[in-house]
Amino acid sequence: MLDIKYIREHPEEVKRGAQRKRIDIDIDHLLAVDSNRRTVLNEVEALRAKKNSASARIAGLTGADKQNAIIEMKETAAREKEQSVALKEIEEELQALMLRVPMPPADDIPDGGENDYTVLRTWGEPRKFDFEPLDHVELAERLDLFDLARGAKVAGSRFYYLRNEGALLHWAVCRYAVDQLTAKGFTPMTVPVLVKREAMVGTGYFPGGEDQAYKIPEDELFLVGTAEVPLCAFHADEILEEEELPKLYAGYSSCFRREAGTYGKDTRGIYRIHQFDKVEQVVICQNDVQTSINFQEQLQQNAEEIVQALGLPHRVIVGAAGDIGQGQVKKYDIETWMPSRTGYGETHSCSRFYDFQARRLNLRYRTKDGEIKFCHTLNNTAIASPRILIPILENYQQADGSVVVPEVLRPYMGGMDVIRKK
RNA sequence: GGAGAGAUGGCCGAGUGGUCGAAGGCGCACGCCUGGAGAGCGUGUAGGGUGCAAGCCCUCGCGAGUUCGAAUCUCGCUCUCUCCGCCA
Repeated sequence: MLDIKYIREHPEEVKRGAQRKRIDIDIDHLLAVDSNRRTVLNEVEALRAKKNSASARIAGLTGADKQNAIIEMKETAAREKEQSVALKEIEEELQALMLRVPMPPADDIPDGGENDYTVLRTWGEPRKFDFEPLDHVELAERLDLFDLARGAKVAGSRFYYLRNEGALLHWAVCRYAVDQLTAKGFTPMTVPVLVKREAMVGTGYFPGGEDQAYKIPEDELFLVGTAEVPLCAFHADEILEEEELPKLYAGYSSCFRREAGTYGKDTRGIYRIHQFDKVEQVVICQNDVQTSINFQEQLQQNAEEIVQALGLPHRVIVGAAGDIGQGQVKKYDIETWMPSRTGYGETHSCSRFYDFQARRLNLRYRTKDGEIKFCHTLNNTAIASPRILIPILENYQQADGSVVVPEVLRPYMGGMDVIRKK
């Protein structure tokens, strides 16, 4: 959410930001509703002030004077009530509009849509095979690492079981990522994966993303698509002290995504699935643009270090304005080389939001001078698995169908160095 | 799932229809005092909206209602605690 004052004072900038993000929103209408709200608010407040002073007077009156004052008061009370109802309706309309206004994207990101990203840097060389490489599905079948058919039988398409070294590898990458972050001062956390609507709205997924989230109507809860949601909402409605910032959280959670509208896309293997596990980095910091920028670089570096330690070729791209989320200012993705795609596939996503989420979450802090401000929030993937198993299996495969375990994962695999057919 | 108790400011806690955004205490901050510290004394100490400002308005878990007037009365909901049942 943006500051309504900012929208009043910089309407053109906000409109331009929405255009770059390709989000259709009528800012002039919003400002008209805002202006109307203030007019009606003034009337309501004047009536309430009248009511309050009359009420104090009545308390000191007796007999006929009191009765007359009460009769007069009745009329004021009725008018106040009527106007209050009107005010409430206007405020609800305004709030609904405010939730739709996008954060203007950074100036230094490209315009355009999904395919208009810029490549920032590339690390590693795609591996050249001197044999016919298998894709992760074939590798996993031979080594008995996944069971996709039974996943579909039990839960439907885009579900799976991990087995044997497949399961172990999955836990190994997750645990490796947690340990790397913990060493950097992040607090390891598990989180609720079912959350209330407010957490989804607070982080900016709702309104708009309802069709991508699993819902539990009976309990009015939603399955999260990322630990970002419960981690950012962790301090919702709180006022933190500046001294305790930044908050660095490493959240581990299962993630659930309906993937509505992707029928027929990425149907092979475990690339696009409804449920996966992810270690997520979340930062809650001071309300300062440069601080946010610095943390985004830091989160990005943390992720790149992990992918590099795993020895996986990858590149970093900057998402174009029309492709990034409503609340995001700037987004980096890491795309990791996946031989079966003969291309790079997204494995990480790093965003900064300034105070967009914090305003929705009512997440604030008290500065050393006693001023109360909204925090800034950022997040980035540390590892998302099993998707990351695709490049690991495919890049580390050998001619005999076995797969070498990346060195950094071996301590988490009981020292195993190669996954072989049983 | 069943029965009961409760929800007030950073914390404890008073307040059962009017002058209560709220006594008192603790904590915290500042000042006085002191060689210094402590004790003691004094002052201050929620968030939000609106306005140039003075001020005005809102908030006593949340929502609705009764009333001229609600922290106080009524209804619904949420959460916490105790007991029973069930369970990893």
